[in-house]
Amino acid sequence: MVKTKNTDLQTQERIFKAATEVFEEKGFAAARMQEIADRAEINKALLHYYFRSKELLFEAVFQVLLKKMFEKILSVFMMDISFEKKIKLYYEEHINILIKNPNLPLFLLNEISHNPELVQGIRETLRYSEMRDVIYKQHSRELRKYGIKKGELPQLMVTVVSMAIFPFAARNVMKMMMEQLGDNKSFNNFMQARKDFASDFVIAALKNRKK
Amino acid sequence: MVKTKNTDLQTQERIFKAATEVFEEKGFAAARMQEIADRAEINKALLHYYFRSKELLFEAVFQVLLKKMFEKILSVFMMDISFEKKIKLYYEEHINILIKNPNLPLFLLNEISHNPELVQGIRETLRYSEMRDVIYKQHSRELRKYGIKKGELPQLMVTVVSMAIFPFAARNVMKMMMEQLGDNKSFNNFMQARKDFASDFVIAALKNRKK
DNA sequence: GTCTATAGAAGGATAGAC
DNA sequence: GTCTATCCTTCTATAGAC
Repeated sequence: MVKTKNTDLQTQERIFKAATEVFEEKGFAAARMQEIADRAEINKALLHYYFRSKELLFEAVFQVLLKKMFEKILSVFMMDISFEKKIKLYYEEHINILIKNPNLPLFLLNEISHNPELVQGIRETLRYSEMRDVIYKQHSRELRKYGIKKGELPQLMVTVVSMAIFPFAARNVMKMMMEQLGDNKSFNNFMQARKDFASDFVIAALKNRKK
Repeated sequence: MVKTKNTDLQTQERIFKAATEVFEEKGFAAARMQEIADRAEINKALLHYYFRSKELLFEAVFQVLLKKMFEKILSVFMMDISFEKKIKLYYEEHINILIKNPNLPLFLLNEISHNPELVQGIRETLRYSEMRDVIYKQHSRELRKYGIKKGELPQLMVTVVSMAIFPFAARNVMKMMMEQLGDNKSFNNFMQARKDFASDFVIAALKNRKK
């Protein structure tokens, strides 16, 4: 029985992990192959041995990070539970993920904006129009009650997700504006509190809209 | 009387304008001096003649863009009008600015995150703690009525500004998710509609909060 | 002030030994 | 599979003519 050398996977995994960190922190353009090699504790040549080029290494990393961002959102919004429960569950789950991956939002927003080619992989991962239809079908009664017309659903969706995502994208700006958020622990506390603040805020707004 | 050569200012201005465009679109790391020179219709050497280095050119551009982003926000939030009016006015004014400068949010979020040195200029431009105090003093009655405790003010502020800023930072992601937003005109319509949606949403949420 | 030409550094990629 | 050495391109920056 042929046994895969332990070192094979270990090395490739170490490279991938290092690359993920560096790309996430610096973005594609500012990331350096040398830094990735240093963090993986191997030399530059090995990066090319395993991934051929910076572009290819990046694309591998990007796909994984894209999934990490969207898979959970999608699965929550597709669930068959009340809209109110869905909102609560979304903030709980997504904020937890983002606390573990605080650079994810800014990284993805940027790379997608600057590199339209990456679009292909996205369309497969997130079928928004499908999600939108499911949501509108599942919750047509509730949304009508809240006075949300079909055309306004994008406005609502963007609002909901921005309340979770934006603080992470802006966290360095926030940190320098509010002394209280200086360290990571304070910021994480802020985001923990935000789970309830955001759900309550959204639910309150919906229950009190002008129709 | 010594007359400043017309060409002096014209060239410097053309460089500055070109640099603004390129830095805003690509970010510092991916921006190329050659591209700036091409857009300004001069050659690379002149860039260095006027601004010495890429870093210095960038910093000049950055300071202007930072002001463009925050000056209006600050002036609106410092005004002596009711909280409700302030919210409406903020969305009206800031969304107008951002429609004219759609790349501003992502550019600033990024560069500030990646380059902590830029912080200095920011602290002068936006004195958040001052603004927060003014807001809490001016609106203590209203905020109490809405059940917003002093500690929750950051949660509210981040929510308010994110509703205007986030869609611009995420607009390429949104464009590829929703076919309706494909072109700029549709996106701008979305943001025009968002002025009312956002103010109504925030006001409704505040008036209906659990205390 | 503006240009051409080129220096000099950095970074991605590959050859070849082990 | 992994390393050292090196190539080659790209990019910032400067020298020097006009």
